[in-house]
Amino acid sequence: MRIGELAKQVDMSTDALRYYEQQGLLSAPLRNASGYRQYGRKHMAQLRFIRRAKDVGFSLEEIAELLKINFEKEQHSCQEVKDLTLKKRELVAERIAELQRFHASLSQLAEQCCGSSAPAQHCSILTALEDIDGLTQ
Amino acid sequence: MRIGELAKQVDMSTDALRYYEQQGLLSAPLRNASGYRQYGRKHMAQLRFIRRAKDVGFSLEEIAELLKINFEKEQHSCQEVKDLTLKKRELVAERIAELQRFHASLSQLAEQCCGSSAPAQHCSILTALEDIDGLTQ
DNA sequence: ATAAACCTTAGAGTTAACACTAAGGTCAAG
DNA sequence: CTTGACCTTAGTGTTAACTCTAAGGTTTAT
Ligand SMILES: [Zn+2]
Ligand SMILES: [Zn+2]
Ligand SMILES: [Zn+2]
Ligand SMILES: [Zn+2]
Repeated sequence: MRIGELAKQVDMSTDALRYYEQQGLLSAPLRNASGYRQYGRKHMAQLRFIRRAKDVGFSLEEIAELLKINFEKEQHSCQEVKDLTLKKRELVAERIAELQRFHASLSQLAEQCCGSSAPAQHCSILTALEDIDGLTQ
Repeated sequence: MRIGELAKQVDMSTDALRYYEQQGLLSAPLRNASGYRQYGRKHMAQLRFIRRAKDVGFSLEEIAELLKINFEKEQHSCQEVKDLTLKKRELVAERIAELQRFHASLSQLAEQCCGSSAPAQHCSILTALEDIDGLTQ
C-alpha cells in the first residue's frame, strides 16, 4: 500500500503521515525500487492507535510515549500508563476550570448589557473593562 | 514614565508593551529627546483594559476591536459589544464541551486500568487504544 | 569617568501539528 | 508517448502572544 492509499484508508493527509514518521510516531516503512513508501497492516494499526489517542485528547508527544510503552509492554507497568492518563486528565481539568471562569465572566458581562442598537456610550461591558470594580471578584 | 516603570506598574514585560503598540492595542506614546517612550495615565488605563479583557478570555485581536469601539463609542452600539461577548462565550463553550469529552474518556480509561506496577501486557488502556471497540461510543 | 541599569531597533526563536510549495521522478491509461 | 495522478525531498508558512538576541545609545550613581 502506498502513502496515498493508506492516508485515504485512515482519513489523514499524506503530509500528516510523513510528519508522524518524522516525529517517530509511525514506523518508517520499507521502500520499493523507486523509493516509494510501502505500508502494511502494522502501520494502519499504528495510525488507528494515534487516532484514538488523539480523540481522547493526548498530544502527539504524549502519544509517542504511549506508543513506545505499547511497543515494549514488558518493560513498562500499568502504573506508568495510568499515571500518564491521570496526569493528562488533570491538565484537561485545569484548562476546563479556566475556560469556565471565562464563561462565567462573559455571561455576567453579557447579562448586564442592554444589547440595543443605541450608541455604546453607556455600555456596561465597556465600563466593566475600563473600571477596576467592573467585574465581581 | 518610561517603559520599564510602566511595565512594572501593570506587571507586564516591556516586550509585551512594545508588542501591544505594534499590534495597535496600545497608543504610540510621545518620545523624549533620546527617543525613549514617555507614557502617561492614558496608557496605563489602556493596559488595564487589555488586562481585564484578557482575564475574561478575549484574544488580543478581539481586544483590539473592543478598544476601537471603546475609543469611538458614539459610532458603535451596545449590540455590537454584546454580540462580541456572546460570540466569544459560544467559542469558549464549544471548547469546554470538547475538553469535557476528553475528560470523560480519560476517566473511563483510567478507571479500567489496575495501575499496578506489574508489566503492562494486559493494560486495558493500551488495549482500548489498540482495539476498535476499546472505548464506548 | 565608568559601571550598572535602562532604553532603542530589527529580526529570529518558541509551541503544535501540520499545510503548502517547488522541483522533480514514476506509473497507468489511452 | 504523453497526460494526469501519484510519489519524493527540502524547505517555508500558519497561528498566538510573546520572548530572546544582537548591537548599540542613554541615564544615574559613585
Ligand atoms: Zn446598552
Ligand atoms: Zn452594552
Ligand atoms: Zn493492569
Ligand atoms: Zn493498565
